[in-house]
Amino acid sequence: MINSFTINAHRSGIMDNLIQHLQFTINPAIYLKDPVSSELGRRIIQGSVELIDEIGMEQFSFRKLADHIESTEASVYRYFENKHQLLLYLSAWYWQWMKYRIAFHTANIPDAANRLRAGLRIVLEEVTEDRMIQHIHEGKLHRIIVAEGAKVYLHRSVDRANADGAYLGYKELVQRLSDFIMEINPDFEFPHMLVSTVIEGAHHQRFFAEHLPRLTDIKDGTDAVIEFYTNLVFKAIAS
Amino acid sequence: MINSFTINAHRSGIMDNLIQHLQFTINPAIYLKDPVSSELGRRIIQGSVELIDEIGMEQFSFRKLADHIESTEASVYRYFENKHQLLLYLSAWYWQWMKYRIAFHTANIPDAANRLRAGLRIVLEEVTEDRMIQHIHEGKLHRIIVAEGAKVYLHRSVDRANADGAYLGYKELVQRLSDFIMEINPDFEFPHMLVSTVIEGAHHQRFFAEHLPRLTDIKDGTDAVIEFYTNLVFKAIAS
Amino acid sequence: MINSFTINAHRSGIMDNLIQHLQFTINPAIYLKDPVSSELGRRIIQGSVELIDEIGMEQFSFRKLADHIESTEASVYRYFENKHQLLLYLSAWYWQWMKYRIAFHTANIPDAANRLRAGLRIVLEEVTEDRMIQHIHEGKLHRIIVAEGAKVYLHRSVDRANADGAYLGYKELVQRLSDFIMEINPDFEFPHMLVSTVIEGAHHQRFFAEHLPRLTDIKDGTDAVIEFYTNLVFKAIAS
Amino acid sequence: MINSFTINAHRSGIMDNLIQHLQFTINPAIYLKDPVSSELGRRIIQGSVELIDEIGMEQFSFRKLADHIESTEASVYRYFENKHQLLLYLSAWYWQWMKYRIAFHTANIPDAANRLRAGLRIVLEEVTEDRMIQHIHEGKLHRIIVAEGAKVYLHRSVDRANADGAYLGYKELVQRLSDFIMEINPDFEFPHMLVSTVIEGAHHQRFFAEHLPRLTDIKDGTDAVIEFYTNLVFKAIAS
DNA sequence: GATGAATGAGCGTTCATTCAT
DNA sequence: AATGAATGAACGCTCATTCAT
Repeated sequence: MINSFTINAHRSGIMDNLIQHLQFTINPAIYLKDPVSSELGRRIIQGSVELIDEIGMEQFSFRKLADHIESTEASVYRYFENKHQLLLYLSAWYWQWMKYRIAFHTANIPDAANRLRAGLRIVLEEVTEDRMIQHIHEGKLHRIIVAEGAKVYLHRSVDRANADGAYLGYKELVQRLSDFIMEINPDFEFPHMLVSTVIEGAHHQRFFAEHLPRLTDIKDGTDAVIEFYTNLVFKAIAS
Repeated sequence: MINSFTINAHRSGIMDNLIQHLQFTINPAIYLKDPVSSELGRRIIQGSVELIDEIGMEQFSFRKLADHIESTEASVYRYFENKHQLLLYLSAWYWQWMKYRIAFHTANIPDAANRLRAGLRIVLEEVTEDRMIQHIHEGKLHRIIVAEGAKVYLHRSVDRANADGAYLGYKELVQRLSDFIMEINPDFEFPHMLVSTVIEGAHHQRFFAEHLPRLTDIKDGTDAVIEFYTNLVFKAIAS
Repeated sequence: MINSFTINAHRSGIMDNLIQHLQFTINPAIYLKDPVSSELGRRIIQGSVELIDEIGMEQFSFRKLADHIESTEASVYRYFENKHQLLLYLSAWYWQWMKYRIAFHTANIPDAANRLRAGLRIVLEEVTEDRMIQHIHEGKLHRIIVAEGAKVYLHRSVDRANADGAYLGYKELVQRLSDFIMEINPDFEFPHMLVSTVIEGAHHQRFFAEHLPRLTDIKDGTDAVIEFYTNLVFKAIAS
Repeated sequence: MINSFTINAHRSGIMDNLIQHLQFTINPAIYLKDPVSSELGRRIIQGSVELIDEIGMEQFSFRKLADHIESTEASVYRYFENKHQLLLYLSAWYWQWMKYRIAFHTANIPDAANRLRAGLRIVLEEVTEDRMIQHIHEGKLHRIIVAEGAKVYLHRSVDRANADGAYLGYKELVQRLSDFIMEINPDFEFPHMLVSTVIEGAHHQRFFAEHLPRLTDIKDGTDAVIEFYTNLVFKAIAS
């Protein structure tokens, strides 16, 4: 079975038709039962995004989730093996969504540099839009990825999860941006390293700006982050 | 009482005399009882470095630590409030040690660029040396910082810990390297951002190289990481 | 769901039909899951009455209870938050049961003084009858109330418990006996004080008689207590 | 060694001379080392009165006491076997003090009824005076006896403690007031019962007035309690 | 005699998980 | 398919207590 996300119809313009019945494929290895396939599954996703954003992964548990969505632990266990697998799912969904957004927003940009610039903007900017896609609050999900994303791979199970394809979306997105770089400078040796550094860096800087300002130089949100990392990339790849 | 670390004597040269009775001051707010002040305290530090490196923070517990060092949970609780505070301590120790190493290895370098290069090398290179300082296995500690370091601040308690001065060592180290940068280019706007991006990036890349190679471009350890990030810094700050 | 207590059928006479399917309503605020609603819940109640009577509240713990009823701590925690809440429940049940007994034994007594006398006898006499109501050994419960009853309110949580209605049964019983008093002497100013003094006093005297005889004047059980306090009440309210 | 309490000298009048070097004898069986014999011992008494009044017996522990008085658990254990024995000591001290106060305030009252009235007033009134006797805050101690006094005997160890003479002071005080009663009515059968009922009752009523007003008829403190119980006693013993 | 250090034991709690319906 | 009930196992923590100095 394939994960299929429908997009709310209340957004206007050309985009609507395209994404109306958008489907993201999430690797079946990272769930037991497809959460998109049932009302309860969707409540699990929605509720976990809300709850993890609110209390953090450490405090999050299936018991609390079950209370939150007014279901039971046993039911949640039919969908995911454990809370880490659920986070894996949310992360995979996030990167699939990012890949889609890059594809959408870089389509028909003829200039390679502009295309890279547009692609970077997507992964660097803060997500604030609300409830675009049914049952996922993207703003909250973005905050989860910023605050907990590193834990998705900084975990004992990283090799097993990787073998299961849990990180495919992230890797493909890094590959996509690396490809953009290679179009500009085919001789650049470290495109993946540069891209992953920039993505993770942007997440950290957003967190530092809020909690540890002496580790960063920004105070007022998004623009400096995008500008800094975009410049960094272009300087790095200049031949 | 002051944390006092003596350095093993088997290293030769001028350094020995200097660091023989080296003392690091760790903020008392991040322990209940100074682990350096007793034999048991030192076993707690040593044992936790070994055990966290082996099983990771998620699986690590005071019960397992107590078994590992053949003591009791109650005894460990006299030193640290919980396992996260213990990780905080290890992290603070690590950055104090890094600060010391930078100070030592950049002393007497007249050229600003070379000084920055030397400082970056310290934070970017992999730590492999064994048992330099009593009861801390630096190689294992480095791996812990790489694998768990982000969790030190990606945690609900970040603001409290920050108020307690838990991250001072890290911040001072970032400040030190930022100062090196500013000596080269006083107009550069984002030195802290650049430095923290590079440090965290290097940690991630080492982890990716081992577990998620498609997110990086290195396979064979340290050199590429140092070279890549050093180049990145110098390109970024070139006026 | 309603707490429903059925009465054992081995007692003869007119009472049997009436109380066969007697139901006491215990305030849901003082349990997490209604112990009457399941076999395990009833074992928890039965076992805790046995065990508290045997070892006292100080020594009583959910662990020991779980062993006693051959279940687990985790299971007990699904019914009650902690051992004090469980005692609260037993106490509430006891007073509901007393209220019922007063209602039953004072029904159809036309004379006010005789009605008061009958009501007092209920709360003053020692309970010895065994296993009248399924899964509650009333004799043991009475001993628990005598020995531990004061701790139900002499506790940090008294105001919270009171807000939750934990003491409603006791208060209503005091009110009922106060009403009896007011029928005899409508001008008496302190009926509640008198009633609660007499009830608590009887409990203490029973305890003293067994353990601290120099604080009382009875040796041989029940009669003196009933006689003393009944006389006391009637003298106090005589106009 | 004898417990010796000196009285603060800042109170004026005839009483001062009498109680200046007042000595209460506390049964040595209820302590390991006489707390009056050392500065630390007095700090233990003073600190425990403050702390028990503040957090209650359930929450009170030797660890917290040691922190409070800036000493160590081990030191406290040289004076008392456990926290219950310490409460026993405080209780014994309280009743010795009450006995003394009765003796003092009933001396030279020729009329038996007035003598009883004066004696009852002592045990029924609320204690508010501050710091009369060195290192004991009597107001706080009174609140402890009201809130925790019943636990002194409602405890598994009651028979052992009784054999050790822990309750002698209380019993003697009850005996003293019983003697007063017998002077008025030598035929009264239940003086001890009446006195202990009245004393315990007054404690309960004070607690009810604050926390469970529906169990009492007073709102505004002391007078009603004294009046009610004094009347009760005189009506009970009227021949 | 008082303290500092350490510990054995147990409590209260939650988690992850299974089973029966 | 979803839920209600129950549980095994472990965690985090505190207590009472002992020992050495």
